[in-house]
Amino acid sequence: MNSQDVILGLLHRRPLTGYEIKNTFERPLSFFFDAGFGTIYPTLAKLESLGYILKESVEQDNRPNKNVYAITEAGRARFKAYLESPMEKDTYRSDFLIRLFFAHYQDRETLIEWIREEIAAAEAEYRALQDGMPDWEPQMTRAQLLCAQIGIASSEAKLRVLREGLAEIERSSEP
Amino acid sequence: MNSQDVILGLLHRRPLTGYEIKNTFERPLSFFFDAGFGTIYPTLAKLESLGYILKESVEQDNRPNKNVYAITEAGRARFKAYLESPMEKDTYRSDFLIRLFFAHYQDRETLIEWIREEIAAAEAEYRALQDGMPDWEPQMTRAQLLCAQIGIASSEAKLRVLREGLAEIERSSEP
DNA sequence: AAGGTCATGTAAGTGGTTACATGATTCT
DNA sequence: AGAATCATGTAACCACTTACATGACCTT
Repeated sequence: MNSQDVILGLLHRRPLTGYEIKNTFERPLSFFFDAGFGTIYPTLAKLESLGYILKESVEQDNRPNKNVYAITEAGRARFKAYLESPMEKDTYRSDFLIRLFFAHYQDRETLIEWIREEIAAAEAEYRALQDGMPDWEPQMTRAQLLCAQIGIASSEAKLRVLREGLAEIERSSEP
Repeated sequence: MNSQDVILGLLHRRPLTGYEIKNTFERPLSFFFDAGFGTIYPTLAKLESLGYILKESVEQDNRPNKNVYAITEAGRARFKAYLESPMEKDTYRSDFLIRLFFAHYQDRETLIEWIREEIAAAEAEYRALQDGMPDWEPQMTRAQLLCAQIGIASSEAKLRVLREGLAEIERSSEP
């Protein structure tokens, strides 16, 4: 799974510009995949050179011209091949957890700050997901709903453990 | 946060060979960070060239010679600088969630198979964490315990949602 | 006047994966 | 006899990030 596959998936529904693809990544897809312009534009160029998508230049008034990309039959086949390939295992990369792992080389205050920061980040994500749900839900498939529910449930679980852990650390060895 | 930082963190406790570092990544650290030999050896070479670690060749009987790497003062300073740098936000990369997002381009049987696979993977991880805990717990710091608890709680939450979702999908549109 | 939106791209670099290459010893 | 353990490394490649470069229009 890589940006090529995901972009091909997005173009399945309708032709899009690089800029629109970037916006699609904002919400709610961004919770489990993201890409910047520095990835999107080179990837579109590559997909075009491979014959998976076709570029159409569209002139606009009062706006910069845009390149709209549409998926080809070869592109659909490529995407299907991805869906049929063996599933890759999930990876969770967390600077926070690595810091926790080595926290005994730092002072207690820093540890507490890290946990507070992580709680704030998890709360923000949790709220963004919950607040967005009413907007997205009507147009989401059942499987997409599952995606969102997994995100929400994981955030909840993480927050619960983090809050308990923080309370315990704050209680202990305090004057 | 990258392999350099993590390896420097591991060498804080005692000098290690590349092979030992790889083993350390197995359990329990591997749940939130992993690296293969193709990353470890070049990283060790780089860290040495930067003066953060020192190599000592040790001859062994009946075994290949090994290179034991010890952290230097500059290495400790480097690691401290990492711990004091701004915390990076977590990234969760999931082929499974991407597939769920595009599941409507596949048939129902495949969707069910994906979910079953993901449940099996999450169960395996959950069990590995739970089974390992009694062994690791005595030598773990409180912060490391928190790491493990977050992993366990997230797996639980994910499993719960996945099982409910699977049941619902199996119920619906079934003969 | 400042900041946001629409719009596209390149260049250089980082960081990591995969496959290859070797080989003795010990356990089952 | 075969698999696992101990042990180290390189080369080619891939994917992605960051910074740079440009510029008009619209909203506050």
